[in-house]
Amino acid sequence: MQPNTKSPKYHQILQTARNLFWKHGISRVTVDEICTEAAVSKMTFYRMFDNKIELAKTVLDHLFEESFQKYRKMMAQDIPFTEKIRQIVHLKFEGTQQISQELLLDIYKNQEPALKAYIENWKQRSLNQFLNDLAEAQRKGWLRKDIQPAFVLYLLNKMTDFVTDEKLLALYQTPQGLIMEVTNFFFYGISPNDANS
Amino acid sequence: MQPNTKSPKYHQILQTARNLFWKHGISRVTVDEICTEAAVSKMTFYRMFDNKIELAKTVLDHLFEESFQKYRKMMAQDIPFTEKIRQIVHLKFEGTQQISQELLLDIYKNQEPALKAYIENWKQRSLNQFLNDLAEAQRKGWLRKDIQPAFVLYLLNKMTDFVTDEKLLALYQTPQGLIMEVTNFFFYGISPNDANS
DNA sequence: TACTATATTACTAAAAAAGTAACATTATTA
DNA sequence: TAATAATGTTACTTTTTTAGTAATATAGTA
Repeated sequence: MQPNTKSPKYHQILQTARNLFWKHGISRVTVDEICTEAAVSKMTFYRMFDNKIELAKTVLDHLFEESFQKYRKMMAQDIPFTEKIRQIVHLKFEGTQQISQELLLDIYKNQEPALKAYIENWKQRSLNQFLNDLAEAQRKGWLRKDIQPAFVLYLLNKMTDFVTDEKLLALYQTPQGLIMEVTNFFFYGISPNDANS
Repeated sequence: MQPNTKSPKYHQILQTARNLFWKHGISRVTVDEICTEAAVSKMTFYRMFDNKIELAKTVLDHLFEESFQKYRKMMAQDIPFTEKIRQIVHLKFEGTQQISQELLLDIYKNQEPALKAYIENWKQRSLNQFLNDLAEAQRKGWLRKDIQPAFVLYLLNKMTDFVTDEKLLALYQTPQGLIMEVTNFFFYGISPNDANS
């Protein structure tokens, strides 16, 4: 099925579905609801998408593609590596990145193995991208040669979790303060350092 | 039906339902889901509540009762009337008050006239309370004698909407700034004033 | 032990959601 | 304008989900 992706109706549906899925996950949202909100008849829907799952895949595609682009663009900037990491942590804090918690939970809770596999696939892809970027950074001398990129990845994931921790946030005046602290720790550990470049 | 409100299960159900309703409204949430999350069997559920709607009423009861108490407590404080208004506006901004947008929307969208009437009822009650408080304040000379309490109420509702307006918020460094501005405007209009007590 | 609260299983009935066919309407464009 | 494509309407059928119940089992407790 390859509908006319230029049709305005097509975009209305995608946009509406995206909003609803974002808020409630996929299973709680009905095709009828999407159609009504998008001001589109059910027949139009079924002419453009096989079913809700296929629609969801398309929506996720867009979501992922977008955040992937964003990431690449960010990494391509001519700014210090530390700053890039700060931005990654910041994205995580904003919750801007990729996909809402609600949506992710729903996909994992409610079976639908197709979607799970789909997500895993994307995860793998962005993970590889990131690992490459890390290796590259290592080559350029931006991080210790004696640390494994995969370990860095693991650490970064943990760190980004810190940043959404309520209790931790409370210790700082602004989220930015915490983000800086985390980023600094990430780079320099807790040792007093002579040169922080 | 008057279940054993002391039973831990009863509270688990209420708590779980409250969270789920808050996030998704009532219609999107199923009894099964509530039971599973609350780690309670369906039979236990139906021994305690007639059905989802009755549960919802109980949840709303608690929600409203709480926010009503909060309001009364706030009004009972020995602080200037201006400060009380500021707090009301602030509550609105925080979204702490009463009931989530999601939940309210759901109740009004999906028929179920029982719930609508129920909400209207509560609205009426808190409205009356507020009108009384206003009349009282007027008697005490805290606001112009020549203004109608009902008009003040109408204004206040409009004002609290301002405070959640994105574009307006952007003009201020902090939400508090906007809240203060709105409150001040509420009390003093735009005229330059000699004494702002 | 007897009582109470709760869980389990396995249903049925009712409601909601998915999905489709046939035909009508509106736009678009050759 | 005639033809074509896109979309809407209605009115279904089928499938899936949810609600709700009955009967029986189990665990804790007075």
